[in-house]
Amino acid sequence: MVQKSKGQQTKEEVITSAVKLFNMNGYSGTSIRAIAKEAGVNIALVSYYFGGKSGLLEHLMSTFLEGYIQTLEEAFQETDLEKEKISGRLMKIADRLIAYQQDCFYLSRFVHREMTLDTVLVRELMATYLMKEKYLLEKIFLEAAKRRQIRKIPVDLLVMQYRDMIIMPFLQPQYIRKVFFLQPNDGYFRRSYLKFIEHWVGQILKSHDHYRVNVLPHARAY
Amino acid sequence: MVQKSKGQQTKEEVITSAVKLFNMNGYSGTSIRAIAKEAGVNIALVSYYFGGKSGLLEHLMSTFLEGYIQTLEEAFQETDLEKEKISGRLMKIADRLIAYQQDCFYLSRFVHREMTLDTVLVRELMATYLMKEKYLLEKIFLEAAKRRQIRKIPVDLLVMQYRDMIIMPFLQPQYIRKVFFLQPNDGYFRRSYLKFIEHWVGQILKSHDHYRVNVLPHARAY
DNA sequence: TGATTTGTCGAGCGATTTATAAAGGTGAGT
DNA sequence: ACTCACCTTTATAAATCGCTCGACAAATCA
Repeated sequence: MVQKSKGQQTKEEVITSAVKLFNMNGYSGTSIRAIAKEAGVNIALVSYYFGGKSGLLEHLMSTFLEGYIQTLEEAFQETDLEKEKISGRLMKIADRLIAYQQDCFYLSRFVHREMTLDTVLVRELMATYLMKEKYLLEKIFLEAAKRRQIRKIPVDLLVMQYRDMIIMPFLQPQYIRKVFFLQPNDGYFRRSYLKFIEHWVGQILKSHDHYRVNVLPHARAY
Repeated sequence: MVQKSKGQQTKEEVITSAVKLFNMNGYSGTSIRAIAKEAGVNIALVSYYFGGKSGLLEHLMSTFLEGYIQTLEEAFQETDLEKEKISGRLMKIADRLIAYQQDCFYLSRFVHREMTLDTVLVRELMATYLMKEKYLLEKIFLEAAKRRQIRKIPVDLLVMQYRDMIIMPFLQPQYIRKVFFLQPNDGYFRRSYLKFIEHWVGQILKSHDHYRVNVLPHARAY
């Protein structure tokens, strides 16, 4: 491995400090002065390397979502061959995505939070990444529906809840810590939580009850 | 009803504008100048009525959470007498809380988002309101566990997911709109979503499968 | 009507923000 | 030893931030 150049090194220090501060105080709530001070570098370097504060934001968010989608796609394609087990597919995806978010714990919360804002960047990122996420997840649940393993449950809502189960602990880690005394970023939580998801998946796939179907008539009207 | 004084009227206009802008750009991303301009009033009035920007924030968040907890408590106590139906209790609470959040749609997203930050105010509000929310919800699920209606599922995680189902559409309305083409703030969504929750509740309460129990050993250690 | 409280306004202060231009420094390759 | 590209700092521009002050208007009360 090639040794890191000096520039690359400070670049990463800026990123580390930025993630830390953005995670705590939000994007608008953090100044590049504070970032530079935290990283122990000069203020001007942020503009120099990332083209300003907004460039830094864009870089961080794209990086996270890029890795997120890549992780999802890998887990998706790995299980493509063994078509018999949908639950296994869902569990592998959940496992990988949770591990990924644990790896970049601070960045996760920050990006997820920032994605709830109404900005041009967010809309672009949604169109680029989250649409693909939805597409892949929907495919799995539609396959399950096709095999009659689930019945009469709006697939949209299932996808939404499945995704939310994966993301929520990393969007609200402080809530989970302070109110439930759980640590979303440790291995114990991951194992417990995965079992919980596994249970959920089991329930969903075996549900042959009388839940009234509606594929949400106008859901596709747009 | 007493006619509103002039001061009260502009006060509400400031609040309306503040909620709108906070919702879009976040707290730190919104200046009191922008709020005053949006409301068509002078900048000084924000400090005059709310004691500064932070006072406005505190007022908005407390107001929302106050109403949220009050709604929860009312729904909780209304169903206290008919002890036989836990599912009904859960559904009534979900119904009321979703309706409440739809009523103050913009404020909901803003408060939920702001609650993911690491500030003194957030910690205080968590201790004051969200602990009580957890306490009440936990009581219901523990009662269900006691009656053996649910078995071997960590109550903590159930409470978390139940709460999250209620809140998520209002924390991520834009995601739901842009990716799933659903409108979290209309009546149709509410009905569909409540049926979905009803199905979830049904699954939970009827689950007598082999999910391994663990009340999360260290979960209460703090 | 005169006095008092309440509401509103424009002006501006002091601090902080991002961004950039210019200059100094460093180090690997020739 | 020299160059040149990359890295870093200093200095500063220009805008915006939250907030306060005193003057003025309007409503309320005596």
